[in-house]
Amino acid sequence: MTSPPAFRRSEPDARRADLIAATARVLAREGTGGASVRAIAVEAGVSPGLVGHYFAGIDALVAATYAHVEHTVSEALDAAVAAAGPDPRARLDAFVTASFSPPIASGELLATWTAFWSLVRSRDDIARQHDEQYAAFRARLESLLAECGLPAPRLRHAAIAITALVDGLWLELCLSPQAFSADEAGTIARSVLDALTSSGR
Amino acid sequence: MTSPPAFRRSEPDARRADLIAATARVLAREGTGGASVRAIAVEAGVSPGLVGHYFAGIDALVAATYAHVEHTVSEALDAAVAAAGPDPRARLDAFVTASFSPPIASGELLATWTAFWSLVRSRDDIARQHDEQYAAFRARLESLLAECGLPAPRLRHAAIAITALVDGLWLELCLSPQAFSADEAGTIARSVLDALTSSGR
DNA sequence: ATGCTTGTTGGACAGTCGTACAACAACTGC
DNA sequence: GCAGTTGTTGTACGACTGTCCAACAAGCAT
Repeated sequence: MTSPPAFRRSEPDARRADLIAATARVLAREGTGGASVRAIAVEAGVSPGLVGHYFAGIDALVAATYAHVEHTVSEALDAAVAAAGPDPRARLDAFVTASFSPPIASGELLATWTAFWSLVRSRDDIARQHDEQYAAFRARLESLLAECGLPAPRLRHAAIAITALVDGLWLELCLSPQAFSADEAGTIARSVLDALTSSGR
Repeated sequence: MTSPPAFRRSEPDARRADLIAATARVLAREGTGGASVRAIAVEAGVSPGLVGHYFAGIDALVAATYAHVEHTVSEALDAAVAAAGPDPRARLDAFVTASFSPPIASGELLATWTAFWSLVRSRDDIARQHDEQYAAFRARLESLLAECGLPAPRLRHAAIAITALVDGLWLELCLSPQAFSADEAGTIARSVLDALTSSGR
């Protein structure tokens, strides 16, 4: 008489990914305050103790979740750019437009971001992670702007400006969706893009 | 033999202000996670139970602190605009420049903002507070833009754009101060301002 | 001086938190 | 089939959380 297995073993990477996905779901559903080790373990269908086996602590798990979500966002942006075809300006437009569409612009992602931001000031390693991911984001934007013929000396400031603009619009879109629509956000961003890519100095 | 008073009574408004100031200090020093009722009470030199006497809960205290900090920021911006003199464009420049200078652009304020943002999605009353304060911010910017001669139909989108840009720059300036300087942020914001106020459509 | 109002105290309360760890069992290689 | 490895469990632990409330005392009115 053999009873069914009480649990399944997973490959370390798969289990780690499960825990990260569960954390993202809990953050989306319960918000920053509800993302406890126990809640995440329940969400992942796993014992609470397992979290400590894969991550140094809850902060590390949140940081890993942020990295994963950031990666997902990156891929969505890359896909949008690739789908836009070869025209440089169309690619740039696709990049900013995608930032205001699902799955990127969703209130559910916001909790992951705020949870991560809360850790930046108190933990050096997480501050470094933020710096790297943000620099990568700006670098990708710089190359898109360069394709559009923006002169090299202006690339840095233009990329910082567009990044800030997109972030600010995205944030407000998540915080109060009724203030303006995703379409408006896209229109606004593209008009600033027009102004930056056409005007001199 | 009379012993000195064990505590002083305060006017309700003064005590409330004390608690809010203490909350702001704790948020700045310890971050979002360290802002507990007890930590705030110790910071204010007061018994933990008193917090419940003045605020419905810790969330209400955080919301009140955000409102207060926002008010301080508002006054700093108004002062900068007033000091800029009568020229409309100089006033607009002063507005954005002040956003990247102390006391507004300081990493210490960030924790107050993230703590508040964390509550927006889960609490309707706090979401409403955010909407109102954000709308007020945009309205002030709209009037500054109108003074600069921006045609009325473009006011709304321009104000949203500048608000988002300033917010994005401010946020990144607080999160990783070494990515770019406050001066650069000002330069960037003013150049976008140039582009928006000069170019057509 | 006495009483009254009420701001204030300090601790009790029931939870929840993150972490650590011994025991267990699923899988791998034999 | 058996042993060894290790992913996994469940719980215990101490510290902390927010909220509540009876007792106290500061200051005002009388």
